[in-house]
Amino acid sequence: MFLQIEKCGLNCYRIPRQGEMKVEARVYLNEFLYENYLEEESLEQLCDAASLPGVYRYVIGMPDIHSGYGLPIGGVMAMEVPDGLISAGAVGMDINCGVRLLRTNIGVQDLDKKDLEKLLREIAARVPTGIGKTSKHQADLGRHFAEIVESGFPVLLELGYARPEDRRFVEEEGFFPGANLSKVSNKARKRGNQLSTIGGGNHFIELGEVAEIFDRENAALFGLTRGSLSVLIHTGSRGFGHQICVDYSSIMEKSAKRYGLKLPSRGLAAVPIESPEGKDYFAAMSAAINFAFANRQIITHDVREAFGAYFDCRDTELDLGVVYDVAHNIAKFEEVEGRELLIHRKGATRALPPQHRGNPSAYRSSGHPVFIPGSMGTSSYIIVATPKVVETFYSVNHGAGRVMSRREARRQFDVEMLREQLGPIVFYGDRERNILDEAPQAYKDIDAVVDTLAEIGIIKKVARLSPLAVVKGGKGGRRGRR
DNA sequence: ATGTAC
Repeated sequence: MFLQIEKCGLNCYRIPRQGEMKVEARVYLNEFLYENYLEEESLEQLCDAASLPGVYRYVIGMPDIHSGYGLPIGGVMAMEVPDGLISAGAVGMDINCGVRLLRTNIGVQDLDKKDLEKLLREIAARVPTGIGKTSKHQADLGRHFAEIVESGFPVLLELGYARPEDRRFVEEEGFFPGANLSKVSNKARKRGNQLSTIGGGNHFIELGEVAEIFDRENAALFGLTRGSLSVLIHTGSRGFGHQICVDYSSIMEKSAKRYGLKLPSRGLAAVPIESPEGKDYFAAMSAAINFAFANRQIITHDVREAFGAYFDCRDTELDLGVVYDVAHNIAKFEEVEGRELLIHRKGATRALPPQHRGNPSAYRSSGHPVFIPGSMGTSSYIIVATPKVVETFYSVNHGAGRVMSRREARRQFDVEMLREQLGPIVFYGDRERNILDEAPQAYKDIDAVVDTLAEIGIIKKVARLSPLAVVKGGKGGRRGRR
């Protein structure tokens, strides 16, 4: 396909309807990102999504866009309800992959490299990292698995994995009510033993410093003080959600034919929202969503215990409260300008503006915070959305975005380079050679990506986190440390 | 992203 692309405002481009497209596509990029990182393939994927029946207004590419399976990462596709489609591939493999931030009252000036190393070891001793790792709490969690994924928070509270106030600071209060484990394959259920693990790829637990405050009022509201230690947790639904995506992609591909749907690509296999297969996927996806919220919650508990052990005190004395928890691979029914839509976000984060009812009451005046992690070794940002965010259906980018495939990164980079890039940042996890695909050079410049939406007033920066120490797993192999 | 295979 030869694509026409035209500028439609500051940091915004549009691809007019052409071929099979039902609506146009638009992508948010500043000049730097447009010149350096724009790939034809990811634009074609936006256009493919724009050709699905029922798609609403336009399909959106975020500044961190890069090609994925079906919808690109950094893609937002809204479907009309009830006549639109639902697509497992447009949510992605890691259902409810997301980011949670914990604050502390610990000043980073009180911690030296040795402290950080020890703290990291306490965390790593409790939270497994790397592909295929299984839970350390399996005896406990296995018994309550159905309840955790179908009923969510109360059982976690009962089991001692949560503080009562935690759930108020999670998107959707950490719970999708329609979850139904009977719509989840046995194969996926077996992989449920990965609950309370980080996984591999871009997942991590990072200790950082609140290094810069841009918005004093909102930073104070979020309990963030300059110079304090923060904990960023990035993980999702592990093998459980992955298997659900694989299972339903295949179901959807077969069923689409029966519904007479012409699919633009296998990765965009989709069925009507109201069809039995569509409803079943939503119920199974909801289980994976609850799984991932529970995953980040139990890891929060493990991190609190690690801090308590290292500082030899009760974890509540160190604060370690949840600032917020956002999902970035998810499909949700949401209202935009009075219209109900099924919004698919794949590598895109929901971001509600100030005064929106979906905000937790504590954040009603500011809008909830959104966390945009950079790559390993670079800064992460805390932002809030402005009322203008309605034009992206309440969505912002989720990270820096890859500039090359994992395979290409492993080919191009070496361990020396990664060590140099990490500099003084303490690392614990797989050997460096197992995480070369996560080298910062494999990602876009986080500042350019965050600035793209900030420059046009869709988001407002609140604070910047600078990494100090990171726990991260890779493709396996022996433990190493640096 | 992911026990990189039925």
